[in-house]
Amino acid sequence: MKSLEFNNFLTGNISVTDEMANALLSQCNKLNVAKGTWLLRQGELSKNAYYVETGLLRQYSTDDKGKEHILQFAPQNWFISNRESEYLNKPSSYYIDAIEDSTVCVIKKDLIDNLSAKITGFADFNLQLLHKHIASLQKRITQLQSYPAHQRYLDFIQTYPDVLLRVPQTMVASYLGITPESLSRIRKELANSHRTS
Amino acid sequence: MKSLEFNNFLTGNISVTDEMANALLSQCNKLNVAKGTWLLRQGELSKNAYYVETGLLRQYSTDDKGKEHILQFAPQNWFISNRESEYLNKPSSYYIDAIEDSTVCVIKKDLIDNLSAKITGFADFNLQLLHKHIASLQKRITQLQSYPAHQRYLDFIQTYPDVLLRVPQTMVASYLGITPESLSRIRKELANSHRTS
DNA sequence: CGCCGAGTTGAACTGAATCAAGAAACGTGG
DNA sequence: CCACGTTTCTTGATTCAGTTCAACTCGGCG
Repeated sequence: MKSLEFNNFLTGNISVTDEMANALLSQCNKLNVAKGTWLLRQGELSKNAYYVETGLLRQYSTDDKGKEHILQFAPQNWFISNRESEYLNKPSSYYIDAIEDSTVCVIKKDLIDNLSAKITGFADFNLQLLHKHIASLQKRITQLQSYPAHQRYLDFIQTYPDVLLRVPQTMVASYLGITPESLSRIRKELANSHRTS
Repeated sequence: MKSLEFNNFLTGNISVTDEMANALLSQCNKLNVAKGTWLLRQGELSKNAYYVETGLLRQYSTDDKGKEHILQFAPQNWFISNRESEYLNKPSSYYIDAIEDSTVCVIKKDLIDNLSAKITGFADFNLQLLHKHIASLQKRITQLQSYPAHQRYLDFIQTYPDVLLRVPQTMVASYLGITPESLSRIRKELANSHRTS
């Protein structure tokens, strides 16, 4: 049951038993997060990770000119946290807030340590999450380096079709590293070429 | 001794004892890697991580048009591996090869597991490495999203002054996500503005 | 000496940003 | 249920950063 949900995380195939999933979800506090409220602000120290039960969160930074740049979306069954801040005790470079009204599980660092010590395989599960996380970040870097905006947009549609429908285009543009105007034109262009082909 | 070297990894402050460092470095095989030879190719399954004792390696991918895009440089005292391939058993999307003649420690997955079980704090050390890795990848994404090439270049100089001097400019450009020509112009521009100020 | 790869420079081009103005879509209160 | 303001999306004109392609320079090395 619970394990099924975990399997959705980051497009699948992390091995987790019901025991692990239940242990994690039963021993953390639920929290309701209204749309627009922050779980973490730039400059703060992060003390928790979050598992999204319902809703949609995001992690983003702001540049010199105050422009927002989205690092990650976190829909249902995803984890979101600033591990740099949480594990290396650095002030966070990122904000985490809710795009929709959401409910999350608050996962304290201790809890991970405890479960890792108690439940066989839990430490491994945690490691797999981290590896998967690294893989997805690497993919993102490679795409930003290698491909123009319209290709990154096409990949986004493939990879996160659900997110696409739930967030304003401005945020998709921010995630892709382009302006809303550019995204609008890219969409127009794609629609045209689709019509004529 | 050994711990000092580890402390250099990823600009510092990972806590590791001599016991951990010695255990790791004494129980893995040394390997000499001549300039230009691959430790991992696109499509292969990665079975090891590598710790660079001397020399300089890189991890890169190629795009549609055969252009290379460098994900990471690994000079002395750095780790380099494709964790996605190693831990999630996926064919690697990246190449790893030596930019200079190098010597590396071959770190098998089992070894990490063994040491984690045997040595107190080793699992934690490994986790810290992963968190640090994630932090550096996130920084990279944010920079690619947020800042123009000349700012990314300035940051590169600050962060990796040693690497800058040891690799051809083409590779720096590839790391930054721009063409060699563009980097050449950026450098010229910076030199000029420095002269006139 | 002549070659070769790395770096530079120039000119034309292109993808994306910017600035500004409208057009839709949406939620809220009357 | 309509009227309102607000936010989101689109469109246009212009500018700019970075690419492309081609020619050229320079330093190392056989």
